[in-house]
Amino acid sequence: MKDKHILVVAGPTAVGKTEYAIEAAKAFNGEIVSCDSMQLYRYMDIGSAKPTRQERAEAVHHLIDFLDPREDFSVARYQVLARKSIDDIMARGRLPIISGGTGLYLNSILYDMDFAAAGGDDALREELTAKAEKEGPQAVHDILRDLDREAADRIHPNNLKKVIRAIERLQAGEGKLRPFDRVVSENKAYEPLLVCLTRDRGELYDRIDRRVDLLIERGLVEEVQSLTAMGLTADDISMKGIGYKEIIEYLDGETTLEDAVQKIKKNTRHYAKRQLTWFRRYATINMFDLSEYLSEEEAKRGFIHWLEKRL
RNA sequence: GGCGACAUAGCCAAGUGGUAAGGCAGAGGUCUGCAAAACCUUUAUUCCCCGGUUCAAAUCCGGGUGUCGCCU
Repeated sequence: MKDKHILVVAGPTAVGKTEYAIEAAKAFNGEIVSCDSMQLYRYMDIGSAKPTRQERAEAVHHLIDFLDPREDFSVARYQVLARKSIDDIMARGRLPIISGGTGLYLNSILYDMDFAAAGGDDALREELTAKAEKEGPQAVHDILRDLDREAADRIHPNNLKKVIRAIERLQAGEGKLRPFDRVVSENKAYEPLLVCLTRDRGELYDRIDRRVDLLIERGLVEEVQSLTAMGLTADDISMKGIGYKEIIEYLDGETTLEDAVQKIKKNTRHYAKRQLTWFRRYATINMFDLSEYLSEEEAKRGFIHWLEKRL
């Protein structure tokens, strides 16, 4: 094993990342660094499909279950924490295994993304959001156009969040904004082996449906109830997670439980699709199709064997 | 059996003589501080079938088939 090697086990939600990452950790003396924007919150065990206590006993997990859901979080903080975890693991001579489905977080590990420059400006965000509501998103986009013509061409006017963030950065004095591939370079501190677990689309969607039913059985509604009892609302970032926002709607009496469940399934399918799109972009990614195996046991053996040849 | 209504994409659906809206689902994509977020693109050579009228029919007429409703 080379000293800068890290293994990345990416893939869409419900594909089985947790299990396969654990297998890899056991086979290659590894520790898992979660790359998931929801599993880092405490008290959100069911909806985020966090590894169970047993699973966590099988391999060391980092960046899971440590953050209060009332706290705000972003990639900027994730980057610092993740790199620290990875460096620690490497220093101990073990293999860091990044496992998760949050593409942007993964980028913050793989690329030299610099989040130091312009932080968030709540006042500006509110002001521009209000302006968009009154005058339409185009009005805000026009502001961006005056500041940086090329950036404005790249960002769709309807994508208000991105338009505002661009303005935020420009007003903080960042100069012209460059497209991602022209500013960011690979993080040379690591030599990543990128794997994206996939399955046949229909099979993946079936797994999603079954998992959502299972989350409900395990008590997702009660979990959300206890979170709202803690004071969490739909406005908290942590409650924007799939499964949480829909159950909050149900608890508020806006939908039936059945509709909420259908919506969770649908949103999860959409999410899985977006994740696949994201991971396909990596030039060096290896798609590993679990559907090609006749059983999960065989797939696991195949996966480990495949890794053995490359690690 | 009689009367009536309806039949448009996988689903919901607009269009009532001028060359097939829209939504959902599906598919593809974007992404440098909320990312399980936010956003974009795309999907009917044809309107149940057959015939007729017309320069022109998803639209009008006749027949057939199917579905639903009411009546007996």
